[in-house]
Amino acid sequence: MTDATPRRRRDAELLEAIRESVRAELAEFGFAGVTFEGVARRAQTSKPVLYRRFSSRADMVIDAFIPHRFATPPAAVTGDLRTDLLALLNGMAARISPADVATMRGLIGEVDEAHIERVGALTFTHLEEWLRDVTDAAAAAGELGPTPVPAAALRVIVAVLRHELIFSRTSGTEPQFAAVVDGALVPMLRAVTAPPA
Amino acid sequence: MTDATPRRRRDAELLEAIRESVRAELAEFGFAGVTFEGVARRAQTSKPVLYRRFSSRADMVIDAFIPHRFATPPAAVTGDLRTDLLALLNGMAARISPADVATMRGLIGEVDEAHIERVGALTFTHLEEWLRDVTDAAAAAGELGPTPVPAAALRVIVAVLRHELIFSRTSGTEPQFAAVVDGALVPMLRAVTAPPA
DNA sequence: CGTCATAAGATACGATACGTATCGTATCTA
DNA sequence: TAGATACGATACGTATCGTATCTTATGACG
Repeated sequence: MTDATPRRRRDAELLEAIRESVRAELAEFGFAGVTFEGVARRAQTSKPVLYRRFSSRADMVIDAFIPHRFATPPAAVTGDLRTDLLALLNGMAARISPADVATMRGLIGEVDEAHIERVGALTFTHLEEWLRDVTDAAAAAGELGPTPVPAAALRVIVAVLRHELIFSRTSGTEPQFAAVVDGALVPMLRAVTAPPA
Repeated sequence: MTDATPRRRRDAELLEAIRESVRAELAEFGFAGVTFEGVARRAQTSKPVLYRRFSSRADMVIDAFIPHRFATPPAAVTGDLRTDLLALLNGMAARISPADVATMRGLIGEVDEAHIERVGALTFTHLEEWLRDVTDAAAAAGELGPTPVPAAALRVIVAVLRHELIFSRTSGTEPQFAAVVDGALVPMLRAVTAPPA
């Protein structure tokens, strides 16, 4: 008798063990390599335990990603619009690893339509607020006009970043945000904040 | 002897039969339901025949989508920027079916990194040109300034549309482009075409 | 402290699809 | 008409799915 204690985890403890296993499988095999059987094996539990909690692989992965979100912006706000915008976009692109991008893509492909929005939010939860901080600071510095930036304009920037991450190769060249910042985003922000004629 | 002639298709004829079967399976079962076995069955051929041509399901589906691209813009250009932009975005959103969106999402999740850009191009091949036509017409009508619209600005618009299709529920409410057109895109285009100070 | 509902964990199941190997032969080319 | 090609059929072992069944550790409650 080598092992005497057949410990049995429950609830929160078990759930956390499952999440860690999901992340480990994700790191080792990528999204496509995550399976109920593999996760159960690694977490030293069984498939029914997983199926009681998650209805699909996508469900499981989304859940495991929750503690993986970013709580703080990747760069400090200086008040210089172009600098701050570039730092924010480049910083986000830098802190999201190729593996994370692959996971996002996998989730887009597999999650049920009803939860697609949650996928978008995964690592972008606070981006719109951080953009708001940037534009507020630029306005305070006199770089932008007095009109508040419409939410639609901020969402355009979020879309640009997310789109770039999804549709660009992660290996090879880094994303180049300079062109879009100079050629589109900064002019857009100036235009929408210009005082009414 | 019921059937006397065991006809055997080859090359182009066979390929076209395969493509049609892929589209049929796609329509019937959705992207997730497309399998090598199912396609082979429907096309009355065999798996090895498919594997000789395609290395993955994503490969197969991308190939089958080729003749499915759109060659003409969904609306005529009037010269009124806001109207044309809205018509183009809404028109694209309308002609891309929920099933097509599901296929796009599936492809994003499964295609190998090296071909991710092809996925983006699938139904958006000419969108950037059509946008250029719209801005050219607006410039000709005096609605935009003399500076040519930078490609980066047009790509922002493409990103907005693609992003909206991917991350919004297809069922339920139609995408609302009015807010983004008025609150971001039109001001952006005016700003980038303004004559240099 | 004993009872009991709960759920963990193990196992097994049929079904499905994977990707590959093998083989006979229809079809095209020269 | 000979030879190369590759279609079409079949079968294989493996992997994973999602579910059913059963035992038993665990914690709540009396």
